[in-house]
Amino acid sequence: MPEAVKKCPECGGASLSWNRDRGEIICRDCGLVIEEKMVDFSQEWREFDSEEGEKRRRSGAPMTYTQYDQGLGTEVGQKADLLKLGGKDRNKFFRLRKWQYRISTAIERNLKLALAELKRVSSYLKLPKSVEEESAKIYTLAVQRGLVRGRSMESVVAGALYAACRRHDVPRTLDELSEASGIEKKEVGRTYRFVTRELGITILPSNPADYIARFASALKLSAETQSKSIEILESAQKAELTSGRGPTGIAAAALYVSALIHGEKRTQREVADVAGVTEVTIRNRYKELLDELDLEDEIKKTKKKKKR
DNA sequence: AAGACGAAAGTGGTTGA
DNA sequence: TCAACAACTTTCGTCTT
Repeated sequence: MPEAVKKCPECGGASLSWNRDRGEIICRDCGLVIEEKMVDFSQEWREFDSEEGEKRRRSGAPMTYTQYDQGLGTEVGQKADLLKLGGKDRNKFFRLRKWQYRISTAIERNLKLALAELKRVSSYLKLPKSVEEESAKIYTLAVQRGLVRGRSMESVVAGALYAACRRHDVPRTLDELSEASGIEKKEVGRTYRFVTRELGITILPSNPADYIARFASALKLSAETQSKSIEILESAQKAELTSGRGPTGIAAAALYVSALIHGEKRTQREVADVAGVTEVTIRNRYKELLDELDLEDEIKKTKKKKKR
């Protein structure tokens, strides 16, 4: 990642992720795209009048899944156009409008509603645009396969968003999604599993390290503490402490320990709250970490330092 | 008094017969 | 479809700072 950018100018968050393929730097906290290095938006021609511009323009509106018709649909006629038309054309106008109406099937109407909801939840969680796109795509597929039937639209939206988050390594916890969407946590998880299974979407188990940045900034911990906790996570992974455990619990415990080591103590309660797990879970993971890795010495060191 | 710790019982999901 | 099972939670009592 280029050195120049360290913090998000929008929200001050320090967790920036650099997407090489797109040449973008994105803030994981608020989704702000900070730099788009490789993309050149300038036009390479000048327009002298609108007609000339029309001819030279090679691309249409961007295609996007966050519009119910992928942004490619056409609207037949506005009211304002009516005034310009004479009798024959007027009939034609109504005929076309009728068709347009019929074409918008139940699926499209559903999508229109659902995507509005999706955008709402996504912006509430400050998710990057790329995740929003992905989840819209997932939802669209789900509707086409009739997976929404028998489930509430909102819960499928939440499930799709959760899946998209996971695929883009910007994990949000089920709790956060549940809070943002107003759907019960259980339900979000259930539709998430259902949708991904039915659509054959493979999701890698989420990496605890992905949560560190967000938790750390929520707890106002230093960058050193953050990188230390990632080190701890790595050695924990080698000691096979991570498999089968909830990634949030592990991330929380690693963060808790490294905060102790750096003398930035947070209570188990505080860490537990931001990570969405209980103190007990943190304690269990914490104990395992101490058993396997010899971190006790490091903690003692900082304790002595403090007394001086 | 607050935080840390640990035991015990309960919950929801996965797995394998 | 059901029971066994692991991970995690809730609750509560005790110890430590």
